[in-house]
Amino acid sequence: MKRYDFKAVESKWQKYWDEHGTFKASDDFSKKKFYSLVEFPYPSGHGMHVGHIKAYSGLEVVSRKRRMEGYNVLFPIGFDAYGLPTENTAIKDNIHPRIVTDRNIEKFTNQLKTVGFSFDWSRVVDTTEESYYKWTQWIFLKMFENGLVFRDKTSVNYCPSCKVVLSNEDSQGGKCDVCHSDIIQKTKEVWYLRITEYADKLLQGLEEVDYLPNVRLQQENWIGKSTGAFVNFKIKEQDEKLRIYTTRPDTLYGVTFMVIAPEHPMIQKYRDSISNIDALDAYKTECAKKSEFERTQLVKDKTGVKIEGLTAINPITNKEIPIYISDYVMMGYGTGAIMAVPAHDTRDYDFAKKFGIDIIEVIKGGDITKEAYTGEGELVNSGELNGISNKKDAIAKMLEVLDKLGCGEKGVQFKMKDWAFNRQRYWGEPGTDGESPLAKNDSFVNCKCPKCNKDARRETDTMPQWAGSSWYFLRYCDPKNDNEFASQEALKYWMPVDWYNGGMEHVTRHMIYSRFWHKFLYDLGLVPTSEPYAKRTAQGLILGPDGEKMSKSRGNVIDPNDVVEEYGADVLRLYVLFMGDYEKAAPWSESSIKGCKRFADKVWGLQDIVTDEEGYSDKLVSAFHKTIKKVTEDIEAMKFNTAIAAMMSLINEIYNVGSITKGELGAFAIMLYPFAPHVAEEMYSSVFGKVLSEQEWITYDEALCKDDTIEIVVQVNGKLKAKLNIAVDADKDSVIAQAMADEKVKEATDGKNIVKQIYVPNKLVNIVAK
RNA sequence: GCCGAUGUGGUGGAAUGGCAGACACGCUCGACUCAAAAUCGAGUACUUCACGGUGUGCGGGUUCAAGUCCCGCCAUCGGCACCA
Repeated sequence: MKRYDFKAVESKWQKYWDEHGTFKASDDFSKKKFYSLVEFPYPSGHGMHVGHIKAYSGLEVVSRKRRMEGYNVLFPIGFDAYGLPTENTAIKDNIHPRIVTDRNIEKFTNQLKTVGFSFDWSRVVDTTEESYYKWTQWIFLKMFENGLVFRDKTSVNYCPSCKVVLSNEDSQGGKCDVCHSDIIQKTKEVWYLRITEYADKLLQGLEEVDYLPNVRLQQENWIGKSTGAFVNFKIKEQDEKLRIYTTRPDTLYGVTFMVIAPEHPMIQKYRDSISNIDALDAYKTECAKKSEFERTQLVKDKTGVKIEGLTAINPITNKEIPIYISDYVMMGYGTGAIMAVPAHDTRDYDFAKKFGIDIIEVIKGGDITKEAYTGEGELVNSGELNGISNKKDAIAKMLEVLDKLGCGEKGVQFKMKDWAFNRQRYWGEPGTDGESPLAKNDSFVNCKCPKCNKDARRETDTMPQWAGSSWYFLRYCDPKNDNEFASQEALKYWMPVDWYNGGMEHVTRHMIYSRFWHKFLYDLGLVPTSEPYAKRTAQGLILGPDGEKMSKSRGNVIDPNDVVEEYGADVLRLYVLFMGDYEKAAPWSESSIKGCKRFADKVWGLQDIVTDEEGYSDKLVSAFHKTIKKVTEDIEAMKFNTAIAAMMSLINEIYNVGSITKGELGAFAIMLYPFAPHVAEEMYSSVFGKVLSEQEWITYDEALCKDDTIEIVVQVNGKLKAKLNIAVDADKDSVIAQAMADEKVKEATDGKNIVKQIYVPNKLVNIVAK
């Protein structure tokens, strides 16, 4: 047999698939469908990363299997091509970003094809093409018309290095997502999408989808629903009420002070009647200078200033309560004001200690001279609530009281904020400070209103990169449509996405955003399902050989091109799936990949030992059925590593037997096909003269997965003593008799009382002897 | 601080409560070779000459039987973070 020339074979089949449109999704909407989606890449100039290969290989395997199972499979790919690096290259090389983008897309396309992914290349979507982005704009306008877009002058996350406003999601941890600079707060007028309107729907929708538990949890945390109460405190000196939000209305009797955010409007409103307004202004200025990072670093040390001239009245005790400003209360959450209960809240406790404020215990169970007690317990010092020890009951009772007094009610809050939507970029790169470079282009900026034809000023900011990716899965259903973003017919057939795989890093941004857009379109009756993705999984990172995250600065990046060049696409695909649990991070190993190379060579070598017989041989029939079952099931569970391991075991067994029937070789090729399609196709076509891509998935017979005899374990007191070969499903008495007759067992039980004999059919016997 | 995940040989990793270490890498020895690579064969948790004993982060527990279940720690990673 000639040596396996993977280069020739791989390019031969890639060409064949391409020319025959093997992976094109059919427009025959009567067939059963399967829509598998992977996150489309940002086409950077560096080309693909091995992480992309792993991310796509999972559903690649599933998609190839589904086609063989008779599904009409939509497995599309596209490019999320707006972005800052492209802009930088364009400026550096003095060319239009369009050219850079086209160049990079071409590079990615070639690389993806070289790996042999079974994408439907006839449906490629590019978010920067007018035929695509006009629909992105169209959806934005629909949102505008429906009151989900607004402009507001508020404090925003601003990256002083990129000179751009960022959403909360893009500035997690107080760092810019692009350049990792510290984010500062800046007052600016920006566009917002009212995503908070959908907070509850986004949370409830999680009930009806099948997401990885971790994915679901992160979304829940991000949405951050909390239930509690709004309470209105009268202001003694003014005809005014201070409204606060609390999750613990049951502790209202323990309030000893109030805290409002430094930016709280009440300060401006009554500045003339506040005697220490200068001190308050100075504190506010100081806070504004702090970065998000500094603000959270100083958690231990509480600062603040007492407001002289405004005093709150506790609505149920009528006691006077001092009001402070402090930066541990944020204007952006709740009402920007809190009632402080130092006995039962750690932050309030720290503040009270520092400012010498009373601490009143209202819940028994801790020692409030030492620290705040945040647990549950019996209520004390709380009037009509005294004696209640269940938190739920206490809260319910307090809500009743507040309702009677007309000074408070049940309330719900979300951590999620509205989505700051505009970016001061052209393709991404900022120009002048805080404005897109387009703002300097008068002929672009000055225009006529399309409705009333009066002079108008054109918006020069762009949408964030997240806009294009918020609906791309819909466009794939009908990518060439020029009249609609996609036809209702196509959407009804293909949606929802049956299985979506991607990275964990997109769970709180891309996924939340796209679910929001989709739910909006659903409410307009423009998409058929309330959720876009029926199932979501996530692959683990591929780490560098040193076990660290791959990065250019560490110099531990593996280029998939090099791997394809040296070992071939099949081996690369096998290895990224074999290296470990698909959902967990695993380090790349230069030597481990050789195991996959050897496996591929052994597969090729099967042709040397193939016989003319059809069907299975007696020696291998159960091994084959077992392996087919294992591979079939493991693919569905994304346990690709053990599926490949099972095929490796089988091939070792085949070589031990020394020959393989034609039928067995065919079965092996089918199993292997989703993982290593090139070698499988070549081998199959040379033995059968048929194209493997057109064959059906192989089935197994449960009855044939069993051997006639089976080895069972004999234990005495849980310790292994012997092994027995018995007939499958042998009866208990005969197996135990055989076990007791064993020399080792006799020795171990000699002179002891047999207390119990346990028989687990086809597994083991355990004899308990004392 | 809160939430979540993970912890198994020299390495990556397998194990519906039922033989711990599948599969693979690496290593050792052997075959082939002038030699090397490739390939093939044997071995490879620790300990013991051996019989045996000990082993899944640590300490308890449940069970005939625990890597797996329960309780309490420790460590690492990820997410959120003055969210009232």
